[in-house]
Amino acid sequence: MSTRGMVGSLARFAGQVAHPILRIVVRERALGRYQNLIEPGEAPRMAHVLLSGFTGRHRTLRNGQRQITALLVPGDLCDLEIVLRGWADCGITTLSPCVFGEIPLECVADPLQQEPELARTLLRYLLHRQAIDSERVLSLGQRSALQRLAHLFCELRERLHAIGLADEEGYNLPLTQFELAELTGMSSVHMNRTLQELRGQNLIAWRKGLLSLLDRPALEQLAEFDPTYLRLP
Amino acid sequence: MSTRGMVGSLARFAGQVAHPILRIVVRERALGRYQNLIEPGEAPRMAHVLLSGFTGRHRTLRNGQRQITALLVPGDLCDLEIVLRGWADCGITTLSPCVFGEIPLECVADPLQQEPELARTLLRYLLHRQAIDSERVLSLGQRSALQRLAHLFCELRERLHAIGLADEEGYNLPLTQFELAELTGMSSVHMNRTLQELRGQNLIAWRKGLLSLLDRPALEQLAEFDPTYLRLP
DNA sequence: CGTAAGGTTGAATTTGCTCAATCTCGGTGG
DNA sequence: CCACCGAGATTGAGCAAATTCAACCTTACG
Repeated sequence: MSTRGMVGSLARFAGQVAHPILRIVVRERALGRYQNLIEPGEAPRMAHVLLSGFTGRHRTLRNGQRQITALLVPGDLCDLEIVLRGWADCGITTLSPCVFGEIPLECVADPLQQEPELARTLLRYLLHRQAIDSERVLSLGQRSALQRLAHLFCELRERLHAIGLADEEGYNLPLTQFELAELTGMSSVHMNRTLQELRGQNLIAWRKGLLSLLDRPALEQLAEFDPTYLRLP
Repeated sequence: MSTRGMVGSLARFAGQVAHPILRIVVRERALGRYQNLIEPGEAPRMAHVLLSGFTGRHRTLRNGQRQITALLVPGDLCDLEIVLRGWADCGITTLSPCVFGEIPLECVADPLQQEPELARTLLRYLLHRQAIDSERVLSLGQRSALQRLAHLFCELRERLHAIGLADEEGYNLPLTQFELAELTGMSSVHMNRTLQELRGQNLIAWRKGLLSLLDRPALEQLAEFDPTYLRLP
């Protein structure tokens, strides 16, 4: 496919956010519709800036339900977080014929990662939060209320465990049902019933602010929880 | 409130992600439950690391529905994105009594922002994506299907307009209804009916891949769309 | 004991999903 | 030129998930 027409696309970005990015494009690559730029779990070999077309980042649940977690438009860096993280927490697929600009990994990873310790820590924290956000988009978009709540409990256990505030049994959770509802995008009445369902299945107990995960494997299975996303490079 | 107990909390973070952060804490600050650390729209005066308790970032729609977009646990930087951006796109409120470590703005903003142009561009891009993700969490959590779709159309117009791919009337949108459904967390059948509703209200037209926003003010009003979040510092 | 916050319940309603059939329309081969 | 084909869009009907509203219960605490 000709890349000549793309010079016009490139010119359009002058003065835009992506501008300095375009200087480090070493090659163009055209893909037809529904082609994968990156498969989930893959280690990135190049970074990519979208030059034309529409592309989506997506995650898929066991039942095949797919959530497009981000719609990428020309000028967008498709895989910045993936490159910084070193592995793909999502798939990236063209939704129309697309042209990408390929950028060597070092160009993207180096300027942000060969920094003083504090800056690297801050950057890692940004990536950590992004991973959580993207998981939450998947939850809110595709998981049922029961799964969303189970997933929240699993995620919290991992995060609290990492700082010594949770053990295998559970952790202290001083929130109201109303606040859990605000977290998981449901009404407080439905949160109440969803909690009862988890209790009824003997997956959790929650008394006086102490949440017990009675059967963590089953809970994680229900939530399709995979703690990998929380791990930092 | 005594902060003596917090020394124990601090020690717990040794070896954790947040560790280098703790060295730059200049002061501790205790807040009771349901106190605002930051109000939406505010310019940050300090950065904060949560030392104990649970805190939430949240956004609220006109009808009062609140989405907690992030649950912060000890060790979390509460407002890194806010500090880097220079203004608060969300509120931050304690959900239990909390202790925060205060960090001078410069400690957080400098190491990441006084970088070569490319690094700053990449960082700005991370913030841009974070803003979009957080808006999507609000959408999926609290907006109706009609609002979610309207919001997506508004957001896309802004993003495409910025790169010269949209004008006042509309833009080219080569996606299927199925893919729009995957973006907004609904079934394709419901997407079809939601599109019909928007068409019926004369808010949009969509023929041959060309999406026309017939009444953008009304569409933005319906979606509670405020393009501010897309603007970069 | 009284009160207030938070939790629980039931019933009616709305929203959205699933399934399955049908329609539209641009391309393609004859 | 035209019938056919397939992707995508549309429709209807029945069902499931979740909301709303309103009442009521429980518990901690002054």
